[in-house]
Amino acid sequence: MLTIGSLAKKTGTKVQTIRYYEQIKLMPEPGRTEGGQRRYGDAELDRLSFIRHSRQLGFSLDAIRELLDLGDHPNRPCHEADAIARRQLKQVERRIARLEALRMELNRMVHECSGGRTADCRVLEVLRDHSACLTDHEEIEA
Amino acid sequence: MLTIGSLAKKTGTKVQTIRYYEQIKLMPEPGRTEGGQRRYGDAELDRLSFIRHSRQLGFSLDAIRELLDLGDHPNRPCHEADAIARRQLKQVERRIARLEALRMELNRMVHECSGGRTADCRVLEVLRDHSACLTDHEEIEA
DNA sequence: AGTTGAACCTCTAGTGGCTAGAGGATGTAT
DNA sequence: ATACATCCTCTAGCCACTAGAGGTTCAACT
Repeated sequence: MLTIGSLAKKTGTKVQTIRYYEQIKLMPEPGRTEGGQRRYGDAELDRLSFIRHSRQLGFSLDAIRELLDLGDHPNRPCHEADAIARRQLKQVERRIARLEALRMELNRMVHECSGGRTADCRVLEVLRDHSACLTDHEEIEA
Repeated sequence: MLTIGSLAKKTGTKVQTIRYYEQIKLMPEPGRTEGGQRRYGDAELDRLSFIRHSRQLGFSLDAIRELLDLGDHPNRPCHEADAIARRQLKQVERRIARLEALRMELNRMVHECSGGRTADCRVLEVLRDHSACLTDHEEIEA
């Protein structure tokens, strides 16, 4: 039986985060001691590890909820889990593409700066005038 | 003189966002009509464009505040603006590196899925077991 | 001058995914 | 019995907005 603190340590989660996951019903309500402290077993450890790892791979808590549901039905076909992962992959790829464009723009900006007065600063100039940019970078989201 | 709506349209900002920027003192309090409606001039248009463009390049509102301050002192040396931009570039590069690792992991996951039952789903298996991963991907932040 | 209706106003609350802190109770080791 | 680390609940805060309620103003048209 694990206290919330040792569960936190084992999974690399903060204590408050575990309580937060319980509050939003991503983690089940665990057993309690007579004094009211939470005690966890292996099932909870596995579930939290799954959640943490999914978070590290960038899945949203909603997506994780779906994935956990799917894991509870071992006989259903797995294309749903597959679809969620593919969706996540697409999103990651979109973000990378967008950040690459930003990287180029920032790089150019920084290298064109000659280090004079702010009045002539290339960095500020580019920020002032979008048309000095090579790429579009419309949406924010990154 | 521009209404808040036309300023919004010209800069690609939402009306509420402009009011929010005013509230956090990123935008100045504009003049008002007798009836109390906001009216904007060219200075505000320029300032908001600068803000929007900086946001598109991923700068935080705090960084933008600094950049705006710097722009107001044309005779100061520009290495501060330069440093802010370099910081931003570094952050973008870190995010790209992290997302690249995620991309590889997700790609592997998705391609190893054979489309059977969820019990044998490679996607769920990888999520369950971090040691099946090639990379570390410790922090979340992405 | 009166009427319509789009755009404006303020204020409050919600989003995601936590994080921090107050103020007090419990559990364990000595 | 005592110390004190860890636990408890509850509230509020973070970033950068976004949405909606409920009411007012502006500009155009008749």
